[in-house]
Amino acid sequence: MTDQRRITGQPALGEIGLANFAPYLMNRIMGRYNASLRADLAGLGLTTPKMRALAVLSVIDAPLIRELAVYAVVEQSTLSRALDQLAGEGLIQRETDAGDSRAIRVHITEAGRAAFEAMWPQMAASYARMFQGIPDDERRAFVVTLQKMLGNIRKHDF
Amino acid sequence: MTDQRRITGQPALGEIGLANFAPYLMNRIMGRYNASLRADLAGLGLTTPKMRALAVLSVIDAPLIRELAVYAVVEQSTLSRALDQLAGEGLIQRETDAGDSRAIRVHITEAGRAAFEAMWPQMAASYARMFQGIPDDERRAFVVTLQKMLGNIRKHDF
DNA sequence: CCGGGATATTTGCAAACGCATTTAATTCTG
DNA sequence: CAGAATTAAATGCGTTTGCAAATATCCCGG
Repeated sequence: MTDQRRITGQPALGEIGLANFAPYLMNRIMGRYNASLRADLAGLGLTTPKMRALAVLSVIDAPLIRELAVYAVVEQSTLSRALDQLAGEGLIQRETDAGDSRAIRVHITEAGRAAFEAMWPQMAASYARMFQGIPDDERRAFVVTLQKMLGNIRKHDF
Repeated sequence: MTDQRRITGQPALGEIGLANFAPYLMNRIMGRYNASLRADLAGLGLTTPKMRALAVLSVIDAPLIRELAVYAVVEQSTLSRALDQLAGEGLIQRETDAGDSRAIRVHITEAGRAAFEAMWPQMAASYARMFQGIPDDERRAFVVTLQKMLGNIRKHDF
């Protein structure tokens, strides 16, 4: 047992090895996925927060901004500014919640849906490339594990 | 088949569902992992790029800066500045490569190793929490899939 | 039904980031 | 072997980010 194990009770990173450390691999993979998506979408005037907001809104109807921030994995203040831009471009609409006038619900517009559909092929292509050569049953098992992991770490119910 | 499938040849995001879309789940999981790690390490004066550089350097000896940028998943210009800080704090040393005087090799110092060991328990705890309740064979299968995915998307040989 | 605490969103501000360019050194090509 | 093209790293600069504070509204206990 190394000095470090004796101290932390956990194997050291050197013992696991970077190539076997799941959070490292996930950061490597998503780092490249996100960077390449960003480069592809920059030409369309879409930043990562704007793209993520549109993607979530294409699937979830009229969430509150704080919910959208969780789903889209964007800091709430950053999202607030991204929504300013999207609203200015006519891709979303903000509307005060009926039951709580502090809260705002975000709706995607037809133009927003069209913008998302214009970017989806890029996302789908990156997704396909990522899973190239990985059989369906392995993909399914992978997603099941991811769902468990999300359940382990999330702070919210959604 | 929806309009969108007819156009892109790929199932629409709505058909897959966010909760089954692997890149989405991975971003959700790593978003929270990284945010919580950053909050934990802010008190130690460590930003994400500095932390990642130290973590990689604890395992890989004397890489070139551009290699370190790939391993650490940090933009080269951002890494350059993070290394300025780490060198100022005595946690790393930069040394011109013997065979190529454009290139610089980065060495971790004893103080840098100690700094990494101080942060490792936080990383290990987040890792443990993430995989809580997931059996060993499932973890291993998950890592195998991640390794295939990294092979699919990486641009470099390492 | 009033006041204190909680919650939803926005905004001010300084730090961090990423792209593009620069500087310096190496390698390739004719 | 000279000059062009490439590569490594650092830096200038405008943009983005995230924290913390501000603003507005709601909810709960007395």
